[in-house]
Amino acid sequence: MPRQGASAPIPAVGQDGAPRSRRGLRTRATLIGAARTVFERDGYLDARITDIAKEAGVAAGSFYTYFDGKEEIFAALVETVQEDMLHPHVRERPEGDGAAAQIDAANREYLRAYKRNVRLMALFEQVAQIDEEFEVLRRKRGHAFITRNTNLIRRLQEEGKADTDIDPRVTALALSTMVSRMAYLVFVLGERIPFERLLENLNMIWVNALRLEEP
Amino acid sequence: MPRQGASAPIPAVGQDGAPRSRRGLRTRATLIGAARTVFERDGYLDARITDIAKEAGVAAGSFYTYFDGKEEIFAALVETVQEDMLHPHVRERPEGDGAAAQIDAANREYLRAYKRNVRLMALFEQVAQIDEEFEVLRRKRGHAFITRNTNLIRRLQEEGKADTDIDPRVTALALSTMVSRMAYLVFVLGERIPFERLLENLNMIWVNALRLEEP
Amino acid sequence: MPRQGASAPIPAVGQDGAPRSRRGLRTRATLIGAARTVFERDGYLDARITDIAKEAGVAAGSFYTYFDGKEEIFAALVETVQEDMLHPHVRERPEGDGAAAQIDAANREYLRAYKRNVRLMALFEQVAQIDEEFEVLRRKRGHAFITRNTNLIRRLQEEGKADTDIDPRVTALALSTMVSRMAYLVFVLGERIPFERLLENLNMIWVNALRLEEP
Amino acid sequence: MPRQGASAPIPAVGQDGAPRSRRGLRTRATLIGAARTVFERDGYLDARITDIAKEAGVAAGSFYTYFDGKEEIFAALVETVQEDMLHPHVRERPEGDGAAAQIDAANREYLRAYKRNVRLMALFEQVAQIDEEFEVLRRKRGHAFITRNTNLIRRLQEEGKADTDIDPRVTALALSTMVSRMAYLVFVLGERIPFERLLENLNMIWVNALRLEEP
DNA sequence: CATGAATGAGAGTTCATTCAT
DNA sequence: GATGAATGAACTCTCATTCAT
Repeated sequence: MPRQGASAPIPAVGQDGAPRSRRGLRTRATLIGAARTVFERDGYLDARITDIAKEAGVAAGSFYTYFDGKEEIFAALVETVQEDMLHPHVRERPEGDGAAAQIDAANREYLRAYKRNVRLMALFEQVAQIDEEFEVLRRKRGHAFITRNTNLIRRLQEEGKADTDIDPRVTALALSTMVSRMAYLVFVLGERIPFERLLENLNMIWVNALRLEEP
Repeated sequence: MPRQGASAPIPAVGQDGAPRSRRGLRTRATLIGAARTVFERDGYLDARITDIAKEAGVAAGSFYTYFDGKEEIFAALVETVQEDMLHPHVRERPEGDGAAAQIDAANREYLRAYKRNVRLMALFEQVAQIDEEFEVLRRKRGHAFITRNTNLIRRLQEEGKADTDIDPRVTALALSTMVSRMAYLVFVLGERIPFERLLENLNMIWVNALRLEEP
Repeated sequence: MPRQGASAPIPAVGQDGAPRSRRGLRTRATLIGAARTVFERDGYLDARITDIAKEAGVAAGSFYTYFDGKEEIFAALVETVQEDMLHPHVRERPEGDGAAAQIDAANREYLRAYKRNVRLMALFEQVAQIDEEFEVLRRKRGHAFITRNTNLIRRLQEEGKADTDIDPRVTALALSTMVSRMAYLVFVLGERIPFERLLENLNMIWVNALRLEEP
Repeated sequence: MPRQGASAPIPAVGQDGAPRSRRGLRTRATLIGAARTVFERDGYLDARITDIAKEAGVAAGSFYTYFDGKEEIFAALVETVQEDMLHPHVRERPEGDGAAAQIDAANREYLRAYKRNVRLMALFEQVAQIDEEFEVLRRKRGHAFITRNTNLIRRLQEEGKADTDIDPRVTALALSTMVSRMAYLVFVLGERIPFERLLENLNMIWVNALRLEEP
């Protein structure tokens, strides 16, 4: 579903709505796939529209039938992958389990998802740094995660399991930021820490930071 | 033999070493200053050599008397600022004080220094993301900091003040990363957390994470 | 992996192969024609890409749709002219005629072709001197000619018409070189020798050098 | 002895006359030596004034105290080497010997001198091709040689030793050109012909071309 | 819808030459 | 005379974007 009611003054054809024909739909999808390949390979900055078109096997001009430029196709790419990245597969959150188990589950899923999509995550980090618009997007996405964690802390405090001296929002932000940045360090930049060791340490920091009562 | 293939890349004047005259020294410094202004104003990507030269009040060509391009002058800029950033002014670290006080001092200094140089720090983050060479540089600089913190944790463990179950290196890395990234979030991206609140929360996470014995 | 080092040199469109459309074909040809005009007028060194494009009536950038630079378009120019220069119109070589007649025919054709394309030949000489790549090319082309002459001499020796003390290869090379260089002296540098006198003298040197039996 | 009464409108200081001081004389000579090194190494086109100055160990600006530019210093360089190149060491020409011996002596000396100064000769060829002024110079120098050979042929004809059907001037020019160009092919371009074989063949062509009576 | 040639503004660089010190 | 920093005119080349076919 393309974005609607965007702010662009005179939306290009491709922005206007979905392509009408089946062929158009296919071309658009092909372009997004090609964009992912090229972006992951060359980085956002070095990726040329020309190359994306070439990778997709269409003429350079055809690109503009569907997108207005690099930003637009990148946004479209983000959209197609968001599902997997935004909602990590934490469906079966062990509600009944202890707090530590919940934290482990959340961190484990986050790290796994990150690792599964390293190239993409690296790309997102890069683009967020380069294009303000995507920085905003990234933070919005992140805040869903933060809010969830803030609420988790609040609940634990209410249940008397976590230290009530703690500021739930700031702490949730700091600890989440820590996890996310460590994922970047390890999976993208190659800091040599084995997955399980990393996870254990992050979990322990969370548990200790919240001063969870040991059972 | 008539002519040779392209002759060996002849190192530009600016590569060889420092300028020979006082005037040259001054111009070089002026250029670095101008570069800082332009970089901070336009960002690394949009900064044009031309603008740096103009800002410095020299001819475009003069830039190349001292630097080979954007990367080079940026590297030079980093070097001139390193002093302030690399050695935070924590010389008078209260050795005798408790661990919590030491942590507070370190974090406070880090955050202060970061805040003092926000624009520059934002710039560094950006360039590290764009140019691999600077990512490497950044990590090298960072590791000095990490090592110091790793040793701090080890010492506290030996003194029986910190939990010995903790992995000093990974924990130091995670906690330091957290502080540094929070500084970025708050000072660069504008996440609204007052300085003291931020500091307190980070300190508390450190203290708790290490399970420091409360006196 | 975030970004990669400078991506592999992506072959320019013009390198890949011929233009895909008829229009492109025409433009490419126009550019080569313009290049010839400009090269012949300004010499290889002073010819600017800009001028070639202007002469062709296309935008400067369009040049790069077809060629990577001066060298490339010059190579293309050489190719289009080779036909005329490489195979002098001596098809109807009088096989049955005497050796002297054959030599005369060959030299006459060579000199004629040279004269017909003086400007171009001058250009080739110049470029061969400037760009090693073309020197190699020139020699390759020349060797076809030399080989033919070497074989001619061998045949004459076998038929008992030419002195067998003669080294066919070196002699063919020396005499061919002489003809070619004299053409340069006379037609390009303007050494004042009438065509027929030049031809007669060169012929006589060939005939004498091979000690051809006079019938 | 610098050139006098040249046509330059406002001769630079260095062109005006010889440097006054001993130091100036030395610097000038050093520059010419450096120019030779750089020209031979990089070719005329790629040689930069800057590099010549650097090679000479003087400041870039000092170059202009003595020369007006590349052409000027090249001219000066030519002048300093002319002696060796212009008058090959054919002093002891065997006057009494037979014509064949004289030809051998002349060719041998020419080839030897050429080989001794390959780099320089290659340079001269290149510059003659690039700069019209030097082409003129080269031809002037060459004509001395041609004239001598023309006279040699005339003498032999008068003595009844050489064929009188031959045009002395054109033949002398053609044969001399042949020798000179073969030297270029073999010594500069690396055509693989051993010195003695080359010489013998050239001699034989001369002898046959003139139809010298065998003794 | 697709094609791909054409456009053209603009950045980076080089280096011969000048000139204040 | 010597120095070497400063100058600035040229030129090359790139690539997003348009548009006629």
